[in-house]
Amino acid sequence: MNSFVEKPPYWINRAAFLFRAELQRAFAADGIDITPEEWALLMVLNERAPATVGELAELTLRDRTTVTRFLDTLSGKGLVARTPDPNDRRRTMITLSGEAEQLFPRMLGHVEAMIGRAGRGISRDEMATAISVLQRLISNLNEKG
Amino acid sequence: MNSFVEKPPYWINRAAFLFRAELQRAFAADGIDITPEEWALLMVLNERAPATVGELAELTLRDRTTVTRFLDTLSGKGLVARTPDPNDRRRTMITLSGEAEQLFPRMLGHVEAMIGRAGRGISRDEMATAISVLQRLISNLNEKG
DNA sequence: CCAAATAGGTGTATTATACACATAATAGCT
DNA sequence: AGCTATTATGTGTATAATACACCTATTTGG
Repeated sequence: MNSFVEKPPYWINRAAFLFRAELQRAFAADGIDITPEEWALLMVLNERAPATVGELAELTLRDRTTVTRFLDTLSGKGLVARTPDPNDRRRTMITLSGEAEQLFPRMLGHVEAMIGRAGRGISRDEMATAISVLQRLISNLNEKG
Repeated sequence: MNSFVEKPPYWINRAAFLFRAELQRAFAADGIDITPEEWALLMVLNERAPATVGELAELTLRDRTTVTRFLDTLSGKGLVARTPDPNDRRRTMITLSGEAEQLFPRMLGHVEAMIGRAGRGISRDEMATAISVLQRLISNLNEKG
């Protein structure tokens, strides 16, 4: 009980780090020039596009300017498009390019394979409990005070 | 089942990010000039010191040179000491300074508070299951192949 | 005794990140 | 209508984490 390595943040961190490293490795091995963080943004876009920069920032928990920088590189790679919103010209609608949509199944394949490999020997129930615990940790941390 | 936000890496990442941010905030608010990654290294040292750079690298999953850089800054902050091993002068034994040991309870207090806050409404059993799942994910990811 | 292995460190580069500030556009009050 | 406050995005700049390629010192094993 005294040891830090018995506490949740330690294991959460470690798992996050390994998932990230594994994804990086898999993408690189397949010649996919996309970082795990870029992937996370593409994922969100895949489910929410068209979205504004601010929305993406909120969804990914990053600063708006951080998202702007990612969009710069992703746009440089031809994976996202910025279209000014005609109804509110301050806003920029972000969408996935056709190229990105084509690349998607390939990336998702690596991710699914990784999850499958990681999940060996873990029952559906256990996994469900783990995810539910993570969700509650997150929501507790997000509460003010 | 199609949505990425139903999959473990998403929640693990998010939880890791929030824990990190929360720790950072708590330390900063208390005038503790230590980053979450530095904290992770100090934690490992607290349980394993004296340790070599290579051992620390293995324990934290980082490259040896990355650990070297952390040791540079931590040593600059007066928190760790490097002592050459007299039995093998290639090796450097890393230890926590008295200052670090003094600082420890204060840091741990913040961490414990954070964990307590995050864990509200989560039973002992659920948490144990979650940690066990994380451990198995980690060990599966670490296996070759 | 020397070649191979091991431990650590430097040089350099990349990526993720955000704060302070700048600019443009809309919204809202009088 | 006209001006101020707010909102959306982007730039300048700085910092932290990270690792690869390479270097040096030391030990080890035939």
